[in-house]
Order: sequence, then C-alpha cells, then structure tokens
Amino acid sequence: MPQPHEILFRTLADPTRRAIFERLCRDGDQTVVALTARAGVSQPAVSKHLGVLKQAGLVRDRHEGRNTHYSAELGALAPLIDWTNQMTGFWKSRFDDLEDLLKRMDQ
Amino acid sequence: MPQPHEILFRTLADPTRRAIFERLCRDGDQTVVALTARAGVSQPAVSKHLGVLKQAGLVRDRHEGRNTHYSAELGALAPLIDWTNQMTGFWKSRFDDLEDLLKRMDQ
DNA sequence: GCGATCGATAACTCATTGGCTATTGATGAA
DNA sequence: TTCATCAATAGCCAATGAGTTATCGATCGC
Repeated sequence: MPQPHEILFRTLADPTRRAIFERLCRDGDQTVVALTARAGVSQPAVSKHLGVLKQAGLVRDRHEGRNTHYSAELGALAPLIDWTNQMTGFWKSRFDDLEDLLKRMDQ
Repeated sequence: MPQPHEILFRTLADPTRRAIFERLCRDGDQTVVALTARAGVSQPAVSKHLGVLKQAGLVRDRHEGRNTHYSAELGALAPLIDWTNQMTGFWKSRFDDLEDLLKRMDQ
C-alpha cells in the first residue's frame, strides 16, 4: 500500500476541499446542503470533494432520512503529524551524529 | 497574504517533490546532480521542483563554483504543524463547550 | 583557450483534476 | 399520490502542472 501520508497531502492540497474539512473540524457535523451554502461551489462539486475526503479517511458520513451528515475524522491526520516529526527528527539525528563526531575528536 | 500553510500543502502534494525534500532532510546538503541521480526524473524537472520548494521556503540554495547545494529549511514546516494543531484543537474546544453546557445543565 | 559539466530556462505535450450542468434515485411533506 | 428537496452520478470542459527535449551561460580541468 502507498505511504499513508501520500493520500493526505494530495487530498488536503486543494483549498476548497481543505476548507470543507476545516469547517467540519471547527463546527462539527454538517449536511451537504449546509456545507454547499458556504463552499462557494456547486453541490455536486461539494459531493465530489466529500467523496475524496472520505476516501482519505478524513471524514465519515451518517445517513439520516434524506440528509447525509459528514463529520471530521481527526485520527486520520496522524500520518501527517508522524511525517513532520520524522522530517524534523532526521535533522536531530544528523545533529546528534555531528555531536558524537565532535566528542570523539575531542578525546 | 495567503495563509502560510496553503503553499506548503500545494508544494508537498507532489510525490517527486516531496521525495526530494525528504532526501534533503535525511541526508542534508545535496547538489542538483546528486538529487537528480536518485529522483527518477530529468535534471530540468529536478531544478523546477527545487524552484518550487525554494519559493515555499522549504529549501535554501548555496552556490559553490559551478555547483549549487540545496538544503532543507525545517522551520518552514511550522505552519503545517500549527494547522494540524488547530484542527485537533477545534475538536477539543467543542468538547469543552459541551462539557460546559452539561455542567450548566447540571446546576 | 577548449571541451566538458553544472544547473537554469524555454517551449512544448499530455494527463489530471476541479469546476460546471443535467439528471436520477430516494426520502419527506402536503 | 404528488411535488419538492437532498445528495450522488454522469458527462463534459478548461486550467493547471509535471514531465520531456533543446539550449545556454557559467565554471572547472586539461
């Protein structure tokens, strides 16, 4: 399977899609109409974005009569956090290596 | 000005570009030829990616004779970390609000 | 000085994708 | 039952952008 952060970066790169996700994080559960009202794009566009977000595991949907409620799935952000930690961690490793080297030279 | 995380998501969405950045994080300073050797794409493509990364503040370049060395600028990742913290933070806020509400109902 | 290498730019192609309108299936209200 | 609303799908279009080859200025080694 592809690295878990791959799909997250790709999914969150689009501003409209990210705005929808942010809205769900800020305000919780939302129906498609509610989201469409503020998205600045058509309802089908919103539905498509929600489909992509769902595919990435970033949202869940819950059917209630003829309404569909979407909500953010914050746990799905974990690979993103892991990735940044790893990137900054690599630097620390190299720094530690340098420290070790200097220590060894000192002896 | 555009939100600082906007350009980061857009820049890091491309796998080839992200791989170049990861390589710089892992192994530090690299010339364009060295990066091209492992990138799986042509040298002009690598140069273009480095230009985009530089525009986003994610890398710095250092000229040394006819070689150009690039290095990762980890501080540029801060807005990404802030963004994820904010998203998860929103959830906590809503949870706190709910707690407050329940408390008030309890009285 | 001369040929070779480094890295950036130009010009182009092609696939991807985000947007739209139209439509349809499903549910709720009258 | 009938009409309206919700949300997803289909089909299309235009813009974006990642890749290519060709080239060019600059620097190094001989």
